[in-house]
Amino acid sequence: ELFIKGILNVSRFPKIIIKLHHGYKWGLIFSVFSLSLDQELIMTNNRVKGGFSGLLAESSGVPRRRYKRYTTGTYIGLIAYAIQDSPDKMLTFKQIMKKLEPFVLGDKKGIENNTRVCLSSNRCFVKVPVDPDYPNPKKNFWKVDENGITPKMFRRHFKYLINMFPGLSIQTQQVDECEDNAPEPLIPVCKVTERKSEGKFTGPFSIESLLKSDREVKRLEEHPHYTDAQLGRSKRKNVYEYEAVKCYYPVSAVGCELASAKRPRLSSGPQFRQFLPPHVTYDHHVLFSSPLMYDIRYARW
DNA sequence: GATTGTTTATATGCTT
DNA sequence: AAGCATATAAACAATC
Repeated sequence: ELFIKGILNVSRFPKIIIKLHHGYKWGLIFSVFSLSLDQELIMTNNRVKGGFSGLLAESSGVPRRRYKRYTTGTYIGLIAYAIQDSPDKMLTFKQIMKKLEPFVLGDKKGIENNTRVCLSSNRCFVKVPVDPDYPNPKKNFWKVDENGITPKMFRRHFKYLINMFPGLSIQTQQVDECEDNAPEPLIPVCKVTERKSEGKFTGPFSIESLLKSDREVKRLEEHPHYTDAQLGRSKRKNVYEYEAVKCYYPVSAVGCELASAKRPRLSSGPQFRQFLPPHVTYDHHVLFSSPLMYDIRYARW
């Protein structure tokens, strides 16, 4: 039995609220372009038979790429690893893509798109302006916010990254409890040939990293440039609950005494490159041994 | 025009 | 099976 309960007009396409009689469960929401009254919806395992594309008048007809075919881990896990394995635990989008090269295979545009979507839509990833003095919504580092990692996300994406996230130690117990359905460790799907001229090792074990002092980050009370840019940029409409993407600022951004810690511009030097030396290959040992941890303190605003 | 980031739509994988 | 989570495609905006 199926009843149309109502129609929601909250976005470009109307959503039909359909009540299904399962004895106890009512209220599934589907989105369709058009659905004539005599069309039949057949549902099995929470899916409409044939998919909604069969109901669309103008379906693209292009088969979608097979799900999870080109990566060795989940996007969340891979991105989190890439970021956390960097000296400052924050990378630009381009740096993330460079670092993920060995782990993803296939359509580059699609992978970039997926990575952007993942960064943008998951609370565990937050932005940090590259240049706090002149914030630009399109020039950010991405950072992992451990507060945005739910227990479920931890079990699914972060278990093998536990050494990279000391702040998640509370959840260590849960690691043991889910030993049986543990995800596979990250394994590179391809080898990336390194150019020797770019072979400077800037990973977590580099001399620079080992000698680097902690970089404190604290709450930014107010920064008109960036705040305005963020507000002005939002194009989301018809949204009832909107929580702005969290942003972080280093201490230097608010005129504290750590002026020397001011983050250099991206173009200023090679210190932000993420190339491994030719003799180092990605494997479990390299990926999941314990890197040097920074005690970066920060607050959201 | 290229890059970066946000959002929507929908297919599909995973957990319960 | 049901429900949630993730992957994929694409449109679009802002900025360089």
